[in-house]
Amino acid sequence: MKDQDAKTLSNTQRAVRDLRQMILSGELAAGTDHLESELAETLGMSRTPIREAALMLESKGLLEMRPRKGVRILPVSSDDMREIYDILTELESLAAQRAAEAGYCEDELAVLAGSIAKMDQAIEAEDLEAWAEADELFHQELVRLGGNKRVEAIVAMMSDQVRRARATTLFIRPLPVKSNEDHRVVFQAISEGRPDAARERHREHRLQAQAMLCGILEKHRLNSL
Amino acid sequence: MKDQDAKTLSNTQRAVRDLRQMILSGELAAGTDHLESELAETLGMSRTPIREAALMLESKGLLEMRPRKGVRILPVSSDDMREIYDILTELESLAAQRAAEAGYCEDELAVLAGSIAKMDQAIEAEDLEAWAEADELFHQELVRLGGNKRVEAIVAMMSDQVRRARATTLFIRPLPVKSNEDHRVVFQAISEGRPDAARERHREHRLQAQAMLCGILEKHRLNSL
DNA sequence: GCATTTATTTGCGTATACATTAAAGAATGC
DNA sequence: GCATTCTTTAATGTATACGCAAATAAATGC
Repeated sequence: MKDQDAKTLSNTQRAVRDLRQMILSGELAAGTDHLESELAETLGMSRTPIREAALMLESKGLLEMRPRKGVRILPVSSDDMREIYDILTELESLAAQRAAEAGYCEDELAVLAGSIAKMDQAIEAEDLEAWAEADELFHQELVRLGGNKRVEAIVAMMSDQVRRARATTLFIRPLPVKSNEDHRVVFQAISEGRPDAARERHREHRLQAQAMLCGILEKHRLNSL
Repeated sequence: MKDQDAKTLSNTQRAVRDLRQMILSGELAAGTDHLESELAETLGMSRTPIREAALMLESKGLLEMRPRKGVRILPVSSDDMREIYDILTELESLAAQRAAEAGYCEDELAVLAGSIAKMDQAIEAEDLEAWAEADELFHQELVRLGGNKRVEAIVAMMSDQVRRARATTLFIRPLPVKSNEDHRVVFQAISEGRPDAARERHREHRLQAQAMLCGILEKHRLNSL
């Protein structure tokens, strides 16, 4: 672990990983500013790798570098959420379609099936954190099965941008029972090789998630997560 | 011009701009490797801004930084082209739909209309370069009208990745007469506020472009543009 | 007192230096 | 002659230094 950390990874890569983690966990709160030198000290390295990491995270939409004002952790508004979910809807639906077209066999779909099982258990136990984790796995695996690396990268990027918001909304939203039902139907369509069904059902699934989430954000006036 | 260059832009920004241009123009050919120090000398600056620029271009998919091997200009294969066009198809269709929903008035659609006119003229004159330029403007403006900044950024990124390939295929492919017809239909649908029609027609338009381009690439064994 | 100008500070952009380490080349043993 | 080890080279990753410009504080004029 520490080996991997110190040996194979460059400081720049560690900085990317650690800063990302700190942003997703909220340790670096949305909307806050941080000097390059502060971050450098925090992570125990010089400004150079910090700058390089910040540049990368900037192009991933997690922060913004503003001369003299420091690195700003970007907040996510409900408008941002709409933009992001629009993209997730389109690209994940495509992935679902492609996955269905690919004609995967049962054990190639094992991870996807597993994630659904985990979500069911989590709902049973009313463990929202576990559900969220399994949900994330489902979407990630779905996109992987879609077989388009660029889609995978874009979806991962968009997911990062909303992860903070999910932590907040998770406990406000209704129990995601309907969501699980959707996942099952999408899975069925994929395993039976029905591309149109997979695509359409997943699309509806995402549109509903978007409406629900944006609804909550606006209702609670949560405008910079 | 030179003012903008020297005064307001940082060396890093200039490096991003210039390297991008050199890649798109083919001055830095696909598949070639370049040392950071060479690039630094070429652009008349130190390695620091070059590295920062390279990092940014790496996350835009134009190059890859490989330790000890230098900066590699990424080639685009026909598989890459498929991935990219799949994404362009989904996101631009969404943009077309949203543009139609937005109910833009005539002069908000002037640029779009203008680009179509330019394409018609270009076809008339059989000026493929001019056509390509106008085509690019059409797609860019369409996405802008879609009103999703993230979609705009992603589409721009994907467009950059295929631009090199277009220069090659432009003179192999048939005269894009059908393409112009498509643009007109999409425009009509947008200006008349028919989202579904705009979306579907644009989708078909892109699917055909994809089939045509990938077909050409495979037929001519052009596999690293 | 308030506005305007002048110091001062401070953070960034960038050049530069250097240690590290992978790759290439030379030398050795068989 | 071929494989293997040792040298050497060279490119990167990172620390550091420094000039410059922007933001802040101080000082001056009114």
